[in-house]
Order: sequence, then C-alpha cells, then structure tokens
Amino acid sequence: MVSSPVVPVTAAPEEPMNAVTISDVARRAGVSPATVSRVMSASRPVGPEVEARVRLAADELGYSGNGIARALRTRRTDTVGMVVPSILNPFFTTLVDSLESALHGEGKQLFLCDSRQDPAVEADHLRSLIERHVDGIVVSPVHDTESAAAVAASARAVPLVQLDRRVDVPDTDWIGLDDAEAMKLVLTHLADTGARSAAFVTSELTNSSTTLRLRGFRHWSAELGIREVRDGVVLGDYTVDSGDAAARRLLASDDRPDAIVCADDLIAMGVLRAARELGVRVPDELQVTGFDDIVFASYVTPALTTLAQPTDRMADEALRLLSLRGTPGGAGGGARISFAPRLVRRQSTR
Amino acid sequence: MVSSPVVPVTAAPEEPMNAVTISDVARRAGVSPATVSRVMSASRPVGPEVEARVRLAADELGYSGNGIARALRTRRTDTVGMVVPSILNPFFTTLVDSLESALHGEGKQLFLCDSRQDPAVEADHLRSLIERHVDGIVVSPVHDTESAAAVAASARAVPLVQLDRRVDVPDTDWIGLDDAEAMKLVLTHLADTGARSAAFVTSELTNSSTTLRLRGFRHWSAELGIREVRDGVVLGDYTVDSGDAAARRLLASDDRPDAIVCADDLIAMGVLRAARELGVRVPDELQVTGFDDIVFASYVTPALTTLAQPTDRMADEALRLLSLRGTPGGAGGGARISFAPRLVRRQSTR
DNA sequence: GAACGGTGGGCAATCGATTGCCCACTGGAA
DNA sequence: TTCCAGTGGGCAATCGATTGCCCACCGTTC
Repeated sequence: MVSSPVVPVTAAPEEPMNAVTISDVARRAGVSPATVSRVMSASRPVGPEVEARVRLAADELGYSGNGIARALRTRRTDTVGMVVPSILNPFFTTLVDSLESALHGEGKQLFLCDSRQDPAVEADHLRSLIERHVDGIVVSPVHDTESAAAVAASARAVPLVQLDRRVDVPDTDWIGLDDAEAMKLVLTHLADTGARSAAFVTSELTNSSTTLRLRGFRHWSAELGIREVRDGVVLGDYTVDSGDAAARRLLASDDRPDAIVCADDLIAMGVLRAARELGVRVPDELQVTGFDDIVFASYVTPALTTLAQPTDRMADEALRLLSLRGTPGGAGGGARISFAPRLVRRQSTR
Repeated sequence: MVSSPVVPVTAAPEEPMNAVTISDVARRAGVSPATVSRVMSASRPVGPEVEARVRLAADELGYSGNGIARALRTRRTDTVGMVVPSILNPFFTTLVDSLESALHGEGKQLFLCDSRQDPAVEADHLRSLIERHVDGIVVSPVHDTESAAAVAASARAVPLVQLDRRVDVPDTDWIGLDDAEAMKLVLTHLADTGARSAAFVTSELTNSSTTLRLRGFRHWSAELGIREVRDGVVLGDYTVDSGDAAARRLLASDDRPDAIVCADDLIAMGVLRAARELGVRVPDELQVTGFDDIVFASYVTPALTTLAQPTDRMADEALRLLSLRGTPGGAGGGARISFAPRLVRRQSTR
C-alpha cells in the first residue's frame, strides 16, 4: 500500500508559526495601528512620508493581515459557499469552475460543499456555511421537498441564490435554464430529422428541472406530432448505468422509439453504450440526445447531440444577485432568471 | 438570452439579518456568556439544570454561533484550502471529491482554488488562503520551478502537503503515486501481451509526475525489451486534442509502435479517437493505455486500460499529515508517501 | 469542627483588526 | 491678530466568542 516508508525527519522550525500583527507593523513604523490599517486598506488618505514608512515596515515583517480579525470587525468574509448535489457530475463540475473563476476575479474565495444527493448532508453544509458567515450561498438543492426547510432557513440568514435546480421557497432568487425551451429545441430538431416516436429517460422526479424537462418533453412532442412510445418515460438516476438499463428496456420493446431523449448527458452516454452493444445503429436506427453538453459529450462515439448551458454567464449572474441582496437597499428576492439553452448538433442525431 | 424578465419584487425582510450572539442566549438563560460557551462546546461540565436552560434559550433564539469570532480566539478555523491546476480535469475532480468527503467527516470545510495552470494565480490563491488562516493547505503545484517559491512560503506559514504533483521544497510532505511502479505495471502488461515497440505521449515536462513517468517508461521499456520507436516520446498537454494530434503523428510514421502509453487518460482518449478515425484497430493493431482511471475511461470504446489511484486513501493520508503538523509536537516535514497504483485492464489492450 | 477537595459559575482579558471621534497643526481669509 | 476649514494622526470602543483565574458552596474526612 505505502511503497516508500514514511521517514519524517523532524527539524525544528525556526519560526513555529509567524504571527505578525498590525501592531507589530505599527511599532516598527512608529505609528499607531489605526494608521497602518488606513494605509493597507486605503480607507482614508495618509501622509506620503508616513505611508512609505508603513509600507516598508509591512514588507520587512512580511505582514499579510489577518482575515479572521478583519471579518469579525467588518462583518464581511469575502467568501461564498456553494452546495451541489455531486461534484463528480461533470455538469456541476463546470458550474463550480465557472463560479470559482468569477469569484477569483473579485478577490473572494469559494467554500465548496458536496451534498452527496443527501438532504441531511446538504442541511449540514448549509448550517456550517451560515456559521462561518459566508457573504452568500449558491445552492443547487438535492430534493424538491426535503431540501426546502434548510434552504429557506439559510435564505433568511444570508443572501442566497438557487442555481440550476430549485425548491419552492418564497422570495428566493433562482438562476437556471429554460427547460421548456430546451425541450422545444430538441424535439423540433428531432421532428425535422424525421423522428415519429420518442421516449424520455430521466431520473426520479424529485427535483425541479427533472420535472420541468419531462413536462416540456410531453408538451412539445404532442405539439410536434411525435408519438410517445408505450412505457416511454423511464425513471432512473443521472448515471451512465441508469441510461444503459433504460435503453435496453426500450430497445427490447416491440414499440421501439425512433429517438431517445435524455435528461442529461450521462444518461445519454449509457443509452449510446447500450445501443452499440445491442448492435443498434445511431443515428440511423435510433437518434439520441443529451442535456448539459458536458465536455465528454463530444468525445463519445457517436458524438452526442445535446443542449449547452451558459454556465459562465449563469455564475456571473448568481454573484450579481448575491451582491444585490448583500447591500442594505438591495432588491428583495423572488427573481427567476432563466437562460436560453443552445442546441449542439453532433452525430447522435441526423 | 434572459427569457424570463427579472422582476425582483422588493419585500421588506422582517429581520434584515438576525445576529443572535452568545450574550443574547446568556441573558435569556440567566447565566453568563462563559457558561453558554461551556455548554455549547462541552469544554467543561455544567450543572444539568443550567445546561437545560441554556439549550432551551439557544433553541428558542436559533443561536448557531459565530465561527469567525471563535476562530479569532481559538486560532483554528476548521478549514482547509486546496489548490489544484484545473478542477475540470476529472482526475483532480476526483481528488477534490475525496478530500471534501474526508473533511466533511471531521466537520471541516474546503476552500477550493483553481490555479488555471498559472503559477501566478496559484501564488495568489496561496496567499489568500494564508490570510484566511486555513488550518492547512493541500496543493498540487502547477509548475516544477515556478511554483516553488510560493509553495515554500506557504509551508512556512501553515501546515502544507503536496498532493500528486510536487515541487522541491525541503521539509515538505508529499503524497502521490509511485510513478515508476506504475510504468512497470503497464509495460509488463504490454510485454506480456506481445508488444515489441512503444511510444509515450505526455505533457510538457514542467511538473514532477510527468518527468517521473517518462523516466519510468524509459527504464522499464528497456528492461523488458520493448523498443522505443523513432520520435517515440511526444510532448503536448493533458488534453484529448493533444493526444489526438500525437497519435496522428505516430501512426503516420513508418516506424509505428505496437503500443502507445499515455501519461493520462485524457491523452489516451485522444489517441483512441485518432486511431478510430484513421481506421487503426485497437487493440489488435495498436494497444493503448491511460493513467488515472478517470470515470470516463470505462465509458469510451474500446474501454481504456489504465492505472487507478487510491484517491480516498490519499486524501485521508493528506489530512493525517496536516493534523500532525498542526500539533505543536507534530512531526516535521519531509515525508514522501507514495501509494501503489492498480492496473485496470480493459479493452484497449489485449 | 476545622480543613480540604471537588463542583459549578462568573469576571474580565484576549484574539487582531476597523473606525467614530477627538485633537493638533497648518495655511489662508477676514 | 483672530478665526476657520482642512488635513493627518491617535485613542479607545467594538466585533463575538473562549478561557485562565477566582470564588462560593457543599459534602467529606479526620
């Protein structure tokens, strides 16, 4: 297991943990801590000669400030918490990346929390973030109903915006995709390419976007004259294996669909795999679509037709809303901002 | 772009931001703040009757404590920072997940930082983490030399362990994979399956594991009688496209290798894609191996033979080392712990 | 009945910054 | 000469917890 033996040779650290404070700097510069503070934060003008002395002293001592003390006094931590159902899902990975990037631009740091699809873990993380006095929380709630209480409580304590998934909490901002529009894009595309029947593979309907996507699928397939095959809606979860299993069931039926529409790319990848192993040619015999446009969607064979989400713009918008709510006169909640998806055509459809 | 218009209906929040403090609880329970503190943290026994009163008061007020104030006093934030080259790389995503999971078990939170392959961004994040007084830092340095200064400076201020990649900083702990052993496993496997020649595709040699893997490749291919083809080492970066390009070059040569060994799974996926598009059959005409066993390695076709890393164990070990260094008498640095990789055989080799 | 140890509670200092307020000084206007 | 505004600096309170120390009280033990 451990191939190199551990040999921690102890060496006495010269400075156990250097803790140079604002007073140290002040003393060395021959001024008061107040002045040092004003120089470092430029919160009030300071004489040029004094300023130079302070900066020199700070450099010499390697002073870097104590964010904890500052946060206590200013009541701002320059910190944002993000809670996602699973960081291993590439869509959320992308969302995390977008948010981290946006935050770094503002000099803030990200507390990343993975709720592991578990409302209890999620509640735990939310409580912890509040206790740490983050300036805001971005959350993609795990469950339609079981997440509601914790989300509502958190929103009362700190600016909060829901991203992607949402629970019904009054006066809470939400940012996500227009799921109905997404389904319209997909089904229109399938109708154009000649699909006459379709199935929909998704996860259990315990969260908002899942429900909306199914509704969109039903609405637009009816609208566009695409018939939903018998037992044409399969519920599982957002994994490759789940998609694989669903596809085997659908393809074994005597009412095979022309197209399988999937609620996310992982499911679609499972469908593609099953089709390949069963010798069903995609897109000739079966068209397949995904959702999210994760980076691997373009690497599978055939490359997956899917819907892209503007995650960077969504992250920016989330931060904008958080800072609005952070200011005293900031707008109240209840905003619902949905972005338009973009259809990315690849080889899994005609 | 925004399909639903933003209509933030302002509603005056009843409690702008409730900030119930320990003194509030103390007052309501008719005790001193000290007693409340002792009840909440169980740091000293308290009479059962008083304890009940305090708990009741805390519940009624919804008291949750102020982590900032506590951190200032105790000098512990229960917070760990992690800095990775790119969260979008699935291997690091897995590492992040493992660490987040381990931290949650200890009631700590994770500051996630993405250095975007840029030593300057990396240094920025490290500085910020120090300023926030994290209890420890886990870093996978971007660059062999350019990351060194910032890593060394950080290690002086706070317990720090390097994970996966490493720079040469004295007295710093490192946890990673035994790269030489990994290459031995791969090449032995290839030798067993009859490969007589091979090429190695990797990224620019600007970080430690990359260098070690190349060295291992050379050592073990020589040892096992596998010939390195002409121009058989191709440098690019850790991306699918880079692997694709490298494979096209190697397959166009008149000295085609029997096997292409890749320094990570993304590169290998690119190689597989190129082979497929060029009509080169894998594994019959060409064997391909990856590195890391990212989750998608099993989803591509043919499924990728690769090397798995025990990321959960690595994360646990990292935290153990951090807490050691955190305690006053804790071991000094300089430990290098390398875990043994596991060969995962799939369809891309015979 | 004196001495003593254990228990349970409070006082107040402390962590390291920020900031409202006060004051000294300067130069210019009246 | 007097007054005033503007500038630059310091004092000390403050943010919300934790914790060393002290003390009152109680029951034991010789």
